[in-house]
Amino acid sequence: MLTPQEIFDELLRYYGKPQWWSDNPYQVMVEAVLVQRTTWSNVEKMRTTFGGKLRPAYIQALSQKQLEELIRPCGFHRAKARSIKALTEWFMQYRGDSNQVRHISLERLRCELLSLYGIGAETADVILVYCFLRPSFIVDAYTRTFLMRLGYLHENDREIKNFFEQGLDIDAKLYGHYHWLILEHCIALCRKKPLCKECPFARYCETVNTWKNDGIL
DNA sequence: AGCCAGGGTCTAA
DNA sequence: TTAGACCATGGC
Repeated sequence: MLTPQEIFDELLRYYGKPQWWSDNPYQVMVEAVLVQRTTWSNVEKMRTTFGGKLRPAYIQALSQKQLEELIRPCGFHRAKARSIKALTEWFMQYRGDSNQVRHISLERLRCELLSLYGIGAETADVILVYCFLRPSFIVDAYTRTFLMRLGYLHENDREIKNFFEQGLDIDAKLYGHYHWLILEHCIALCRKKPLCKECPFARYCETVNTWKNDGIL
């Protein structure tokens, strides 16, 4: 079995330097909500919808209904509008200044995010990593699929999170890049052609193939 | 046509 | 505490 660091090195060797979500923390916060259970292409439409206006003050000036209509193409618009509103109010407690937020401890920051409507573990970790450079490994559907294909068995997301955090340097940049590489890999190969010969993990998928034939997956 | 997409909340047992 | 219904829209 490969260690988390070895897996990362393979991904990095194969895909090259990963992208970063965005350097605009508030944009990441909003997009992290919009992308919930939705395709990225729907979220991208919002970049033209909002243009360069996506700032806390602009969102605060919109009514809930107005915001709902703007984000409708992303689905679950009522819940997401409420969530974006809550997130914006929270961020403005720190004057919309990510430098102020960085003074809060990781544990407390994560709790504050989780207390907001519509912010669960994954979205909280995305915000921690990409907005505030805090090392909290992101576990999403791709991460679960990816590990399963490699033959790792975990009971729940907490175990997966521990698996990565205990096998890597405590480094938010690393976590963010890792998450992005898994995403890139799953979109390119992991879901469609897990056993294709170019896949850097092809030989580790043989076990999974057996399970598939046995109807376990 | 019908299924799925990078989740989260609420409720019932 | 956990499983399952529910939330909404777009793309294939």
